[in-house]
Amino acid sequence: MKIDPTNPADLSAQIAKAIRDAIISGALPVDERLPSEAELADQFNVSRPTVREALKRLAAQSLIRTQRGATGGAFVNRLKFEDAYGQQITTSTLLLSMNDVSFATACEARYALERACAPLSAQRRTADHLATMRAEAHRQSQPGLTDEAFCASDVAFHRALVDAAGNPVLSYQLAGAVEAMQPLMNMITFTARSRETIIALHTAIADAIEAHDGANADENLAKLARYTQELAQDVIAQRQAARASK
Amino acid sequence: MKIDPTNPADLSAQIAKAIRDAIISGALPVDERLPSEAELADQFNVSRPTVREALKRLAAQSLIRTQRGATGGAFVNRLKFEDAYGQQITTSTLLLSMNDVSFATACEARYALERACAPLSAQRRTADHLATMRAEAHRQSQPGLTDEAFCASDVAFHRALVDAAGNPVLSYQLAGAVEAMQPLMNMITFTARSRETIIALHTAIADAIEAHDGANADENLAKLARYTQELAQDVIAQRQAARASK
DNA sequence: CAATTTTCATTTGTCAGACAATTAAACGTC
DNA sequence: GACGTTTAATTGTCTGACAAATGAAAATTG
Repeated sequence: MKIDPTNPADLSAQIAKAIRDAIISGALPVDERLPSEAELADQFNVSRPTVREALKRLAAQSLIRTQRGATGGAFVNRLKFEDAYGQQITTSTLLLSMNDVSFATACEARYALERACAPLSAQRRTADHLATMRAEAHRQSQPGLTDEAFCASDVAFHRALVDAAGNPVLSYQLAGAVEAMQPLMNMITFTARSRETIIALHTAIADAIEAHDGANADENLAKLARYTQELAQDVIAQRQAARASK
Repeated sequence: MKIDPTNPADLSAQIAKAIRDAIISGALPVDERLPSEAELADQFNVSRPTVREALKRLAAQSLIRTQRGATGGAFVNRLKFEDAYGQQITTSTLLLSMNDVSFATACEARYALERACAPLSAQRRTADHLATMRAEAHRQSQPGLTDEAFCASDVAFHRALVDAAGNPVLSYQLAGAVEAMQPLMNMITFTARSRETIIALHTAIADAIEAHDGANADENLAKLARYTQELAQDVIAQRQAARASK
């Protein structure tokens, strides 16, 4: 692990990169203790605050964890799927909001990925996953449910569908897509009319998954995708009309 | 933006969270300049090093950029897809290597996601994307190509396939899955025999994409997925046999 | 007056040294 | 041997300082 001492700027970034590379390459295995901040400062020939800034960068990516005390220090962290979810959701949310990604594009991506899971989910679903999907579909039909609660339930339904595929890598990838889209989805579920149709499709999907019928599940997901897109178009058209009349 | 002063530990994490939430909520728009480090230190009632550690955490996630000088400071960064790629690849790579994700699981996820793109790619592919796919398929058939170069070309081929869908959200999601799997894929492409079959399937996929035939592309992707899984199983079996004979 | 150079104030990047808080191990004491 | 005490190591934070970069204002020059 070496840094370029000729460039006295961004030292903490260079140090962070050196340690990150060592972790990715496997030179620093999981739960390995890094040298203390003072030792790192000596090794890299920088001050302790600079080392600390580098370590904080790595901590922000959940690559290390720190512990105080006599046997404390910085340890290479086993990156868990749950840790990665949060970052994935944050990043996806900001990507969508900062890059003028259209609802159509985001929606298309989401349903394309979700349909990729459908055959696997139909094949491998457990009673547990199915029960979750049923429970969420039932909750969605409760009158008086707020839009936020409906959307949260919608996310839970689709996550159960994805988790039923029994592939953590797929679950991780889709978590970002589904959760990041929730704010965008909020705007199209505010009428009782659209809720009815969505719930009907959710029920049809759950039926297909229960029957291990991947093709049927895929078909109903496609219908849901189409219906969602249409609703969004209507909402956008209405808003433009309202703006024009002002 | 408030922090909890009663807990004098993890101050930098609290400050980072406060600023991150403000960015995600939109309270701090893109290109907005944050207060100077000294001002932030005053506002949060902490020292400048603590503020700096918080800012470095945000910089590690590409949420802010910093600039020195009179009109410098920390600015809310527009998160670009290309910035997010790197983090996505790092995270995915570590998730796979640190969680004993089997080759089968990773491979299944990758091809499931890629097949989700196939219909869109067949429909929307430009001459450019097709040319890239053809060029990479041709490169793969060159004799004397190293394993690393073959795999790099393989990744380039599949990225072109995904990019042809014309959906940046899909491209972003898949970039992580495809690139993170490259180290795992490396081990199964070292025989001329397997290369031939892979190249034949790549060519078939390119043909299908050229003909706007999504179903055909999907079918050949499925074949490629199956063949890859079989190769991996053989390699693993051979290794176990070699270990047993020692 | 216009153009150029110089100066200067602001801000980040880095450093040195210090103290507080935490934690586990070493040490006594009963 | 069990239980409290001390101690050393380590991170978390603070203070104060200086260097480097950078744009704006001031001074200089044609």
